[in-house]
Amino acid sequence: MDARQIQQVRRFNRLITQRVGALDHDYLRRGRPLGEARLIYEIGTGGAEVRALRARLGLDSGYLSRLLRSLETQSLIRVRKAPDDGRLRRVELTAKGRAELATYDRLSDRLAQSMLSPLGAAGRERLIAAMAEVEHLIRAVEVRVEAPTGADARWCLNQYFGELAARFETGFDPAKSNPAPDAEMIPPAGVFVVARLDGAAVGCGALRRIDRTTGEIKRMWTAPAARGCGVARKVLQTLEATARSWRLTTLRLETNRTLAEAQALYRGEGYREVAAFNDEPYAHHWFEKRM
Amino acid sequence: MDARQIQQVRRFNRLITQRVGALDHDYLRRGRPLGEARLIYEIGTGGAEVRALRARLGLDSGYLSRLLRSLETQSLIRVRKAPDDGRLRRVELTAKGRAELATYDRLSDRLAQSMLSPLGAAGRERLIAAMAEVEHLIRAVEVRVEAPTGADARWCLNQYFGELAARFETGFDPAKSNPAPDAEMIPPAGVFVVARLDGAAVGCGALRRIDRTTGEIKRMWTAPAARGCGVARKVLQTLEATARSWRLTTLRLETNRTLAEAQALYRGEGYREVAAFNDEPYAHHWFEKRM
DNA sequence: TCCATTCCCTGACTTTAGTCAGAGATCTTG
DNA sequence: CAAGATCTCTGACTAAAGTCAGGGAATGGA
Repeated sequence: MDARQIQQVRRFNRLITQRVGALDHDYLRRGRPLGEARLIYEIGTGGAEVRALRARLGLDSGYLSRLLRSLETQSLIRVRKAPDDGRLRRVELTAKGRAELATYDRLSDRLAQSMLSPLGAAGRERLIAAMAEVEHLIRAVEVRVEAPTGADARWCLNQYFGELAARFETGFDPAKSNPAPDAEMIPPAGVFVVARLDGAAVGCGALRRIDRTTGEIKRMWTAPAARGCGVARKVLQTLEATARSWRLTTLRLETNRTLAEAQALYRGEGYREVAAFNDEPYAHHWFEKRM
Repeated sequence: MDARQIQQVRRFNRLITQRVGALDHDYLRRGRPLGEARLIYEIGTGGAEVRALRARLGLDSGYLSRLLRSLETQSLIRVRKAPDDGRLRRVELTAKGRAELATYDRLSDRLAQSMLSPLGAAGRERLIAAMAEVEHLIRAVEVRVEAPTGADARWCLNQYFGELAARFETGFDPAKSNPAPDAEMIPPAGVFVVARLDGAAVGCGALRRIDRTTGEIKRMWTAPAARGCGVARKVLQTLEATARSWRLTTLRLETNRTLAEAQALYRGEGYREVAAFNDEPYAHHWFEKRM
């Protein structure tokens, strides 16, 4: 990561907060406190539950309650008990509230148009292509420890095995491979992590303890649609952080020769190829990293 | 400008304000009110005058004064009379203030790093290339009416004539071309506009009244470094807005065959080629647009 | 020299934003 | 059904952000 790259990213960040951040502050508020405006936006046409709003906007319960009361007296929203749970409250926009939301929509459109309009047809295509690229590359990947038995974890593992079967020259039969039962991916024997993009699972990975100082990386997988934006690297970094906290000094992993991207990732992150340390039948390359 | 493009731009804007806007709010503040933090950032190592700060940050005079007083009691800044004008005050960071600024710098770096670090070498290059592209295409071009006799206007016009001389197959001698004296580019006879990027002049254009309903576009020029990001289009749109406010219904212009980009711009903005309406010796194409 | 203007400051506000400690309903679990 | 947990609301705060109306010093032009 050289200084030129960092400078470019910083210049970009500065420009964008000025150009686009203006939206939040001037466009979106429209004479209304920003908090209320954001709230209307977050409630949306479909309505929402108060607790969900609190979580999404990260607001204090009392504060949110007061904001809702204010919108209610402006008759922009209607608050009712949730049908299934009497403690929860459901918020919905009134017709007036929906009109307000539509205005925000138009203003967002106008900002977008003001960015496109000075450009010619070719420039516009270049702009949206570049934006899509930036978007793809900086999407916030969240990596969290989860149980390997969870629904999303299972889904990732199934995808993973499916992909191995498709890509290995010999196909892939889990029964013939060295086993890694769930118990070995649950603390304290190991961990399993799931990577998410906007809430949807897009990758996974596991760390398994071998002995007091050695761990093994397993089950590294990224959904095809999310490749190239750092999901696997982030999963690996998360597993390594866990390994460090466990005071492991050596990490090992093995991989098949058809998984070229994986090998590039491992080498890039400081893994060096070593002699085979196990008899995994589907492995062609064995790697190790000293922490 | 189709809906898909607008959607992409809006998605991008939303994502970016979340990812990057976090900077302003969490990174930059560091236990200090955001207003003070921004102020330190804006003063910078070079110092600044109070009036300039007020203009740049758009703050109320009383509010800014109080912020400055607060930073002064924290001994982060020093305020003195400006040497040349006793009414103005000059603000400078103390050593402690500069240390604080350096911290913000490091935090900005860290944010940039956090965007780059999950990517591999190739991904990083792609990200900064895409960011540079977006940056180039959405830079805020400001177009303002200025006197054609101003220093920047003169500079633009010289560049313009220089470029004509270099590009026309026959060279260019202003004396042989139809004249457009300064007086005809000053209201009410006409207007002259200068386009600026970050304050620096990067283009110009003029509108001249022919009769009660007809105007003529002249002196359209964009600095080579700023081409492709909509400077000329914005200049043209500004001149057209003026023409409309003057109730002109027809706009004319002529151009040389070597200026292909210009012709593409005119056609794209709704100008149609017409028969020669004057005897400009350097012109090959004559255009007209009904408003 | 006088007078309008510019610039910065002070005092006296208001509005937003956000926090914290309960209270009162409602649900879940043993 | 009792006990504990969850959810929303109210009251009582504080801090930050921003506005408005002058006032005094310095300047520039008539």
